[in-house]
Amino acid sequence: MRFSQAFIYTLRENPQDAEVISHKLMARAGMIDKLAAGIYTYLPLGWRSIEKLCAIVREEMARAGSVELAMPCVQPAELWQESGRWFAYGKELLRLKDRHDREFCFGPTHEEVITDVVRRRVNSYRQLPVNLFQIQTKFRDEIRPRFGLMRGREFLMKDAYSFHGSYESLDEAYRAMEQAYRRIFERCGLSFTAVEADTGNIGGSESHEFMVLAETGEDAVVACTCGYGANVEKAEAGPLPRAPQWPGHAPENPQAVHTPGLTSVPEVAAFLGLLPAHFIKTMVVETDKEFAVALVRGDDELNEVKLKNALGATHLQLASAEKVQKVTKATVGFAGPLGLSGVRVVADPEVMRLNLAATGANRDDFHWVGVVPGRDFTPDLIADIRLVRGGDPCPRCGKPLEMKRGIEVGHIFKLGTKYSKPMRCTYLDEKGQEQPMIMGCYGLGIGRTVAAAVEQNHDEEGIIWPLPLAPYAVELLNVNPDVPAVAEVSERLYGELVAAGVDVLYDDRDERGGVKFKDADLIGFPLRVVVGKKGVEQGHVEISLRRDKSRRTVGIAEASGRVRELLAQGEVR
RNA sequence: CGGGGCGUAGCUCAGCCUGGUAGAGCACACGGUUCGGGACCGUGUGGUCGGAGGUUCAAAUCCUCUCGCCCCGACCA
Repeated sequence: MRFSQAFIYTLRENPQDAEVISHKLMARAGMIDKLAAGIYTYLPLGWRSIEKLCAIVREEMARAGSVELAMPCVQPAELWQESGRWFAYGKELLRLKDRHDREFCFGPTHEEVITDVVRRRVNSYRQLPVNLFQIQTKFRDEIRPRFGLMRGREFLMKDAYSFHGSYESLDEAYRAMEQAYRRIFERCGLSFTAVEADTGNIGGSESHEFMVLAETGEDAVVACTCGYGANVEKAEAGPLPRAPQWPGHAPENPQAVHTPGLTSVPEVAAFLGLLPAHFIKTMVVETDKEFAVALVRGDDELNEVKLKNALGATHLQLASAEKVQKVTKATVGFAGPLGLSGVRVVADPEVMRLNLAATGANRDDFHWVGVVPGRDFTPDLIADIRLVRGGDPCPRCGKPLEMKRGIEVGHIFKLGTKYSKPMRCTYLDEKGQEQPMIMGCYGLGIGRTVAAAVEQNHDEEGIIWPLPLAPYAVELLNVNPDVPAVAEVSERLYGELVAAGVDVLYDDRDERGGVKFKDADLIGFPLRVVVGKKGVEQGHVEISLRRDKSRRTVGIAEASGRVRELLAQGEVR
């Protein structure tokens, strides 16, 4: 392809709305163009990288035994009502009506459709397992899209779904998908980690996320040298040290103390000469079905996802000040578990391990001290609802956990019968018994993976594409288009490279050398062939690598062969 | 949805506080000089200042409403 024909428009400055590096660079390199919040055009250059990733994904999915199909974007409401998600999915589901006032949605994911496809064809254990995938545009009406392709509302996703007659069969497919994902991200040259994850509103019993490690990642993960890794939402800690001894002599019974205007644990702790770890932090939350009260130790933070799961809720948020007042009869900051009625109280195990504690008195400007969990109050539920911190002991080996940030590029789930049961996707087993199929689903963010690759591979000049994702592997750069000899060598070399099947972009523009070099660095072609006046006079051209900036001079006649060698030898990454 | 901020030329921004002729750089067109790391000089094209209403002799500027976008939180591939 010739640059002059390729519809490439680079930007000299960062677009005003770009925040993260991948967004800035992809916009400047002329790869993406924003149409509306979270909705992007993939310009020709960006689309080439997307397509390269798609090709890798297709190869690896095929290797893992998955078969490609394409499902509709627009889906009838009935299917979603059958699965129960029409109501559960909430506002992220973009709902539409057709001219007959029939309800549809733009698919944010395709469990319902694929389940419908399979249930209408598969009736026997003999037809199982089935594994299907597609690469397709999804729409999720995210509350806050941001960071370019990292969190769009409209985005490309590879989604695969598997159907099984046994959990052993599901395990097998799950492992095959995990391997496929590992191969995909390895082939893209990404540094990633697979961690245990919460299943969110997709549902199911077990799931893993694939995280590309990056400072700008939106997710926090914990990792241990022993191999344990988990999203913080899911992460557990091993046995924790107990709270330090209660200072001074212990009160026999809870005593109310006056704590005027002190509403935060650190403030009250300092005022009473106690440590935050001696406190029971009490938070009122509101779920889709009830108000509830969560208790964690004063130096811990609440993990809302764990609490949501413990309560069996689909949505959860901290209650507003007025609602806190209603539940506790006190202003925010003085809530405690003693004497509460009409709400479920969930306590973290660390709270129950406190010998003595201090906590809010549900009365303005008062706290209790000398509270004994289990004696002075009894929670309705004891569950791990604590947010793991860096340095906590690993639940497997006890070594300190490390906290990292990552970009979630893939997520695989064991769904079990979450969709097959309500949607009656069943088969007859060997004994002629009707059974719901056991399902798995496997998502991979295409655009997000490409953006993650940019996050991990760039410098001050621009993108440094890993070879497999580069829009073009090679740029042929004609420094002096107005010098006939240089133009002639460039054209000839371009012809040779094209004939040899090299993925090359030829910068034939009538621009100064500097402009071309800047653009080449910004876009980040892994390999560059520079044809200039001096070189041509001496019978050679220059080949350089974007990643390490190394240059080598080769004879004009050998250039095309040398390029092919470099690409084939894996010297370019 | 809560909190903060921004909408002025294709892009990045100044002007707004203190109302009175709409600006710069880049890009684009033409001419000239330049030509291996985003050249220089000259000339030129391009704007209903996001939209609606109001105040005023006069509004990009002040007020009200509205739409869009960005950042921080809840959601997620």
